[in-house]
Amino acid sequence: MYVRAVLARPDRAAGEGDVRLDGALDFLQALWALDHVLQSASKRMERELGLTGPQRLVLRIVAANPRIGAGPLARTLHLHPSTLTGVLRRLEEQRLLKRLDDPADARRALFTITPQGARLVERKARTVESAVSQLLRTRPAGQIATVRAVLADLTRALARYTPGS
Amino acid sequence: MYVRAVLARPDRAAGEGDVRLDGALDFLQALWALDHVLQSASKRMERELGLTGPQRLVLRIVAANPRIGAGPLARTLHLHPSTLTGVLRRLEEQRLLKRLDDPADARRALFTITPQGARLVERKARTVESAVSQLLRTRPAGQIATVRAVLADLTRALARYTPGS
DNA sequence: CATATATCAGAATAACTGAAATAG
DNA sequence: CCTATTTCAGTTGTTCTGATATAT
Repeated sequence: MYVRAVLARPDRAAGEGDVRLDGALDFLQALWALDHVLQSASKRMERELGLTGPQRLVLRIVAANPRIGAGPLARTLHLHPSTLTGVLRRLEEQRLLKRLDDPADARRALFTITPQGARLVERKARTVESAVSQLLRTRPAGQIATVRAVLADLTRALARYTPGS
Repeated sequence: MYVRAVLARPDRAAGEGDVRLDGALDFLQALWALDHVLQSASKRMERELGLTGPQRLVLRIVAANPRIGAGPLARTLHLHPSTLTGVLRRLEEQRLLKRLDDPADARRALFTITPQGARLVERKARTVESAVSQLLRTRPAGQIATVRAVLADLTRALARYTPGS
């Protein structure tokens, strides 16, 4: 790939102990590229389905966990509670989620999916999900497991540098 | 992981041909989690180094390719030219990049890194890059290559659904 | 005149920080 | 009174679309 060639050109003399740097940079570029297409696909999905990737994921989790609270949801997604507020507000405005009161603790907000939300989440054509699903079928399970594990490691490693954790 | 357990609960009856859906969803959640920590780490880096992840990557590419044009840069990163405009403006405002005129074609804008930019890009402590670099060292090269390949496949697959391509 | 290059205008989500409101 | 939960206010970067200047 072009990017690989670009990044492989040394921008300074090779020093001691940084031989693998080019590999790391190449990997890094691949990560940002994936990040970028994820966000672009999310934006496209928003235009076509009226729902971004993160919003869709929240919807799925709520669908699978009726009456889940905002707190547990934030922790599940490793989001700052104030970030989730906006996401939930947008989903509520679109009548995809419904907010309930927790009878046991009035501070808490509970959420369930609406019929419209459920309908939307059932649609799988041309979603990020469908692309992932297709790809997974082209690779042996062992490889997928490896990728999954490395991704998780990387996420954990970066999470240590991150505010939310 | 908690998320895995959450997503594994079927939210509808298992139908024909979608047995692997839970796996795809789990994988998808891992992808979004990685996306999220990448952005969070990018935001933290912005506070600490005054530079986001994409900005840093642009800086590195310019460092390795003096007098690169905005167009080739955009194509390398698969960004819309108008997206890059903002990134370049911010880097220029911080005096990390310098804009040059192309003597051969006055429409083109060429960029080189400044000494300050070069200095900043040399700093590797607590960057996303350093985390990746460290992780790569803990895994056999074969695994890394597999991950790299799957990531590239996935990026390509999603790019087909994306505006910029 | 048509094409290529790049910027500008406008709009949206996501993400944070820090503060505030409410309830336990 | 202190803590927990959630929202609100304010800010920023990234990203797109569509339009616009400018040069080839």
